[in-house]
Amino acid sequence: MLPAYQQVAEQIQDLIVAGTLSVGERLPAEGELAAQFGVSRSTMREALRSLSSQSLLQTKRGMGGGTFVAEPCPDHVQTYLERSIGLLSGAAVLSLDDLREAREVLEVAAAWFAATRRDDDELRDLEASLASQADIDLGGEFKGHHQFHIILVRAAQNRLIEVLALAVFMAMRDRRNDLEASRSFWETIASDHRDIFAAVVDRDADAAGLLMRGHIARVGAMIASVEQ
Amino acid sequence: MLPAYQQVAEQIQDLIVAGTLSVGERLPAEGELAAQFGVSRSTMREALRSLSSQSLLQTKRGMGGGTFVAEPCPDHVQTYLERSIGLLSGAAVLSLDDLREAREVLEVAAAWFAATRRDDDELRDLEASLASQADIDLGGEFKGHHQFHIILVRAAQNRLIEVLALAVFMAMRDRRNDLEASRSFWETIASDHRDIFAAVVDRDADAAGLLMRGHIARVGAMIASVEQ
DNA sequence: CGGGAGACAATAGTCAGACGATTCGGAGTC
DNA sequence: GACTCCGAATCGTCTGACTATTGTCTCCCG
Repeated sequence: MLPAYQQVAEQIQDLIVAGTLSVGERLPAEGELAAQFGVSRSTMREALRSLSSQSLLQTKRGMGGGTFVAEPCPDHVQTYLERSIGLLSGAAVLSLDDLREAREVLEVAAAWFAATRRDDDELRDLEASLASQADIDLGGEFKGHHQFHIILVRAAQNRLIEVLALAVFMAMRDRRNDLEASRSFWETIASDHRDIFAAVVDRDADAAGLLMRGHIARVGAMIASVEQ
Repeated sequence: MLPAYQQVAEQIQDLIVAGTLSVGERLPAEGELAAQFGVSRSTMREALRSLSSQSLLQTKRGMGGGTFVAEPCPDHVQTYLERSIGLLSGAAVLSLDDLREAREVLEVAAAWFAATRRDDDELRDLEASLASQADIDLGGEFKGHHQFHIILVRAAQNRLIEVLALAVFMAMRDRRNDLEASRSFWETIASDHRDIFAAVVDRDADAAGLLMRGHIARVGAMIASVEQ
């Protein structure tokens, strides 16, 4: 026998997924809902809490507040996915190779699409991140390198690929705690990025993809050698 | 001011993500936890409910029961991701093209890896799904086609790519409600699958990837024409 | 006439205490 | 040895009250 809060939560979740409850719609007040489902307010609240924490519902306090069907938001999915990948990787359910391969697949594709679809704003942002990589300050370089990947993935203009790629990318980034990188390491990366950028500028999708593949393989090998 | 249940939930979540609480570990009883965090048991329970619904915790009733740090599980992630993609797609945050491209990227890569890594068991399962596609019964064909993709993605031997690819695949499947397909449609699909299978048998990764790309493009075009 | 202060109402958030339901283990019995 | 019963620990549920938050309306003062 499943607990009541779980049964109630599943019923409401089904209503949301099926679209019976539409985005932004306001549910009755907690007391009323509890009466409708034949449970106490505490139980009802536990059910609502489950759904809120999965970003299916959203609550507002005060007058005019209440429980609302939340608008689906890619950022929440990305955050959840990033955390989940981190945990799976920490528990050795996913290996470093699993992550590296997934990252390669997604970012190579993103580079390919980005080369095809990028607009001038994105080129400017990419160039800015390249420039910041030239800073002497290592912290700044680090951030610039990340920015390059983030902007490039965004330039691919596919929100789903973006969410998946960034979740994998950031999970990997969080995994390596303190990468003691040499100066030549950063220079290799910066050089790779400049090559990829050039291909994107030229709208040469195949070159961008190939260069990204090489880049990720190189970085992956360096990381793996440090980890082991 | 964030609600107390949320603050407590975040604190515990941080402990889990940071690894301070290790997998399988048992937390104190609810009453005790409530005392430690300085909240009432109801509030504590709401916090725990949030985390359970995200598969971070797991509760067991009765003697020897309690609250435990859950083991990270790819299936939960896949389920959540599939549902989220469905909602995002339903809310038009993701277009059908976004889904199709992501599917292509992931499944082409999966086909490539599968051709490299498949073992004999997986070949046998793939062959079985091909055979079931020959059934006269349309429902059976439908299922056989899905099975082929599922087995192939699994044969790629990368749990992360598998989770992502299957989530996208199944979200797309759920989206098209009732595909009134002609006989020739299914025959085209079955023929594609046989070609991909042959490439996988030959361990010809590039061919498998290329064939999968063509296959998804074909199917995507057919679906798009029906949707519009 | 305008604007600020304060009361009001609706809602989620929190608390305290009690009791029920489930599960495990152990004692006792056949 | 197997079955039954009992008790303890724990989560699950309920009740009822109070608090905090927030939008709205009213009223008074300038």
